[in-house]
Order: sequence, then C-alpha cells, then structure tokens
Amino acid sequence: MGIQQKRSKYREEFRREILAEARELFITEGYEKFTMRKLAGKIDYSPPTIYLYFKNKDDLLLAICEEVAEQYFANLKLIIARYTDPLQTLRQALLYFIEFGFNNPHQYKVFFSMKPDLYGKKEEFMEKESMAKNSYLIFREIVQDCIDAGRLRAMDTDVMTQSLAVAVQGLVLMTIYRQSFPWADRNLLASALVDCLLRGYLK
Amino acid sequence: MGIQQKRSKYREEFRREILAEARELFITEGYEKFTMRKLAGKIDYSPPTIYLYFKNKDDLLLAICEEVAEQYFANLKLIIARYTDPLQTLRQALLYFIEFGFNNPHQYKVFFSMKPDLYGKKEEFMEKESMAKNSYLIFREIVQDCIDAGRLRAMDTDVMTQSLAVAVQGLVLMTIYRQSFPWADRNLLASALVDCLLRGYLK
DNA sequence: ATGTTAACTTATCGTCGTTAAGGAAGTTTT
DNA sequence: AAAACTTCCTTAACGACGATAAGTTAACAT
Repeated sequence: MGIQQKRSKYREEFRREILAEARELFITEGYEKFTMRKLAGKIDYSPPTIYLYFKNKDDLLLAICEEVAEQYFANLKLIIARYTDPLQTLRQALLYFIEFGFNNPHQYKVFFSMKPDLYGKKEEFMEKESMAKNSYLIFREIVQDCIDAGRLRAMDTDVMTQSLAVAVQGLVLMTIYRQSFPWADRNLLASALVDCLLRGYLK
Repeated sequence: MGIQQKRSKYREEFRREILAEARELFITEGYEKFTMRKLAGKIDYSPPTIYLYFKNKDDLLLAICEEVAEQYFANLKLIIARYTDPLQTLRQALLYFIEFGFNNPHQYKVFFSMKPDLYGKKEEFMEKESMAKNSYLIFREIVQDCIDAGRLRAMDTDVMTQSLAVAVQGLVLMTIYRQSFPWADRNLLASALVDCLLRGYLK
C-alpha cells in the first residue's frame, strides 16, 4: 500500500508536469499548432507516453481548461473580497473577466476547441465538481447579491447571470477570434459594454 | 472570347454546385465531421478536383461564410423595411440575429472554424467587398439612426454597434458551443439580453 | 532465480489536407 | 487530317495528425 501510494504520487507528479508543459506549449504556439506529438517532443518522451496519463487529447484539453478556470476562480475571489458594494463587485467581476480573456487569449481558446459536450451531458455539469462550475456559481452569487440588495431588477437569477456572462464572453471571443475585423479600442468596448449591461439591469 | 466566357460560365456553375453540396454537408454532418474527402465523395469526384475550384479548405469555408452572410443580410434588409421606429428596428435586428444563430448553428460555426485572419489583414476587411462587411455596415446604420433620432445615447457609433453585436453573438456562440452547460431557456435569455442592452443605451 | 508489473518505446493504422504527375478528351493550329 | 495544346479529372503519394498494438526494459516481489 505504501509503495502503491508512492507510485501513484510520482504518477500524479508526472501528470502535472505534462500538463504544465502542455499549457506552456498552448500559450506559446497557440491552439492551432498544439499537437500531441509536439508536446511529446517538448517533454522528451514518445507520443504514446502521454496517453498513459491522459485518455486522449480532449481529456488533456479539459485538464488545461480546469487549470485555467482555477486560476480565474482564484483571482475572482480576491476581487470579490476587495469590494463591499455588490454592484461595484459585479462591475469589477465583469471587467476582470474581460481582462482575463484579453490577457490570456490562448487559454481562452481552449474552451472553444473542445467538443460541445466535453463537460458531460447537460445534467452532469452541475453534479460533477469542476472549476468551471465553481466559477459560474460564484458569479451567480454576485448577481444574486445585487438583486437581494435591491440594486438590480428582480428577475430570474440564472437568466440575468447567464445573459451578463454571454455578453462579456462574446466580447472576448469576437475580438480574439475575428482579428480581421476593425474593432474599436478593446478597453473602450469593454467599459461601454459593462456600463450598458449594468444600466440595463439597474432597478 | 465567346468560348472563354462559356467555359468560365460552366466553371462557375460547377463551383457553385460544390459550394451548395459543401453547405449541405456542413449542415447535416456538422463542422467537426466536414472533410474535403467527404465532400469529394458527396459530389462523386476525387478529392483533388475540389482544389481546381477552391484554393484550399479555408478558401471554401470563406465562400460558405459569404453565402451564409448573404442569406442573413437579405433577411435583415427585409426586417428593416418592415419597421419605421428606429429603436423597434434595432430591437428586431438584434432578435433576428439571435434567432438566425439559433436556427443555423452549423452555419454559424463556420465563422469560428476559420483562421483568425481569413478575411485578410485588419485594413483589408473594410476595403474588400464582403457580405460580412455589408452586414456590419447595415447594422451600424440602424444604430446610427437610433442615435440620430435621439433615442439612444450619443456616443461613438462603432463602439455602440460593436458592443451590441458582440453581446448577441456571445449568446449564440455560448449556447451553441457549450451544450454541457445548464442554460436557461434560450428565448428567455434572448429577450432578457436584448431588453437589457437597449435599456442600457437608452437616452 | 523467477514471475510480475509499470513505464516507455517502436511500429503502425487510419484519416486528414494537399500536391505531383499523368492520362483522356476535346479544341486549336498547321 | 495530323499534330500540338488545353482543360479536366484521375491515381498516387507526402507529411502530419490522433491513437493503438505489441514489444522492451527495468524495477520490484516472491
């Protein structure tokens, strides 16, 4: 049992090492050029070795997603702690989300390189533990606080949360993915959109 | 010259035929399973034949995009003609965009399967003719009308147009791409978001 | 010493986008 | 009418991909 533990400990260590290298490869080379073979080369192992630690490429991408979500989640919690006014908290949370996307375009793209149902079936998402789920729930809480405090209109919390979320995600996605388009200044767009959204749901 | 014309006419005809089959394959099989080889099989020609009519896969995807944008653009013009109140026109335009995305998820995905700069460099987009450009400009015009009529706040037209656009595109993209997530009712989200956006920019 | 297991390799499969080279048919030139 | 050229399409192949099968090596257990 002791040995088993030791082994699985090394195993987990190596897995995390691969993951770290994978994330770096993703960031430096971008999604389009990220391949299992290149990753194998980067860690100086043969390609099949990766498959001993990850079921397949999607599994690995999901793991990267979770790492990214974890990083986002941790910072979001710090932001929440910094503000007392619920509306101010929400504003900063929205702005931080956009900033995170702008600063980490490659990480952000991972989420959209995955299959539509990589997080499982519709019901499974809320049952399984995931940083993606945690991030949504904490964001939902912020919105709920605004409603409870009477600062935002009383309406279905999920509808409000999700409509806010998709709006800011749209900004990040579009500016990242459609670089041919003559976008206005990103930061201008960000503050205009967030202002508009909050104003739109103001009580 | 007459013969040349005849030839290029047939050539164009075949090209459009391939395009039509490609779009159908895209719709029925989805982006992930769309391959040049399958398309070749579908039109009963060998794979390299397609390359006589399209430079490469991206070129073909771009052509599909333009077809989709053309369809969207045509319908959008009809909607504009139907309403006189500028704000009402904008509302319907936003709702139609979302509806279009919901009803044509596969076509919509084409735009995001393309390389970031498939429409050329940043300056080229506005110079070259494209249905994507036309769609943006007509949408921008609607927004401009609302501002001019004093119904929406006076601010940079492009910033307002683009922030509205990315918000609704976010809704479509997220619901299409992240199907594991327990979204609220799509139509509820759509009307809530559009209401919020218009309210947010109201004068 | 022998059997067992884990970790890793090489070799390979099937698929993809794409290109090279060539052939068949029609068109133009002589 | 024969020869040369052009157009259109084919077969064959390249390199890269994700992934699997089968085999090797070394550590460990008995």
